[in-house]
Amino acid sequence: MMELTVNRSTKDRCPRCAQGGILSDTTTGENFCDKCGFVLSDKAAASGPEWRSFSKDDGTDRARAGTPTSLAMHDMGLATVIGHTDKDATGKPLSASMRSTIERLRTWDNRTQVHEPIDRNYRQAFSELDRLKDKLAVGDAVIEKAAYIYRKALEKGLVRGRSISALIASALYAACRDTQTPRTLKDIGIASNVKRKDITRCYRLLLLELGLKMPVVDPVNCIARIASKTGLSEKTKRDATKILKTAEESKISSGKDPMGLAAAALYVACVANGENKTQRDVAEAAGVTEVTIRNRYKGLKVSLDL
DNA sequence: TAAGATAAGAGGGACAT
DNA sequence: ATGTCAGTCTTATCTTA
Repeated sequence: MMELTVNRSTKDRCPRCAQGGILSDTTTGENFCDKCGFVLSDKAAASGPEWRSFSKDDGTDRARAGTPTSLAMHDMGLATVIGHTDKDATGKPLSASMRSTIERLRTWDNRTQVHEPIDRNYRQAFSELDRLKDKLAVGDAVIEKAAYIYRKALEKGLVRGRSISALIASALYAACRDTQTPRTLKDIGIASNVKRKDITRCYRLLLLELGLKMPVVDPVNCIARIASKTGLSEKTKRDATKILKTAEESKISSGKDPMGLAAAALYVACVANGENKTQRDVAEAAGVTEVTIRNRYKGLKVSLDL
């Protein structure tokens, strides 16, 4: 059963078609338009105050709370920095000699924070991760997970000889798998500009070296994603879910690409409900080919006695 | 124009050597 | 470690309704 919570509290209109309201899908964490299926990035909702609130000109805005600590920051958001106020704890100006001392400390404080190779690596990786987050519209939990995996990988020295972008992309893919967030290798490949082959190689390496255990992705989770991309009705979605359930029971689903399976089920449900979607439409939304849909379709027909 | 069929090719898992 | 095999998916092309 696909839960769909309607997010009526925000009166947001879809930025693309300006007609639909914004719904959020609790299984994938995606926000999308109920009319045209446009998927929004969750950037706006997640952006908090700046993570370092020390401003250059004055030190009076103590009201800022800052963000919680995050693994997806090179120093986990915990860095202590020396402020720029040149005042002591009681607010009195510093003496000239003390000021130059502090100035020198500040310089070194900066250098140790930014210029250590490990930190540089993290910075680069996590800025890449942030980019991917926007492109793929995944939730914060997935990003945290990906960052965690990446840190583990770096500790084990797995980055040597591999590109950071490939590593971070596969860490993100692993995080998606782990959190049951349906994103395909293809999605991540496109977003990260890393070849699918490289991602899979790194991904397997991560599983091997870190001893990760990944749950098999449930095709049911894929349905919501494809359906929202193609703008299908709730009923079709429910029917497709039912079809998948029976297909699983007749064990034709094992070893098959879950996206292809979900796409085929949706296609069957489309035909049954008289929704005018071609195989191509569904295939494109699912990121598989029409041939794959046809093949799964054949298997589905057997299990449903059509 | 959509749907079905067929063939060639790639990549990876299982298994044996 | 390396090679082979069965099975899956993709791409491309042709046919059918």
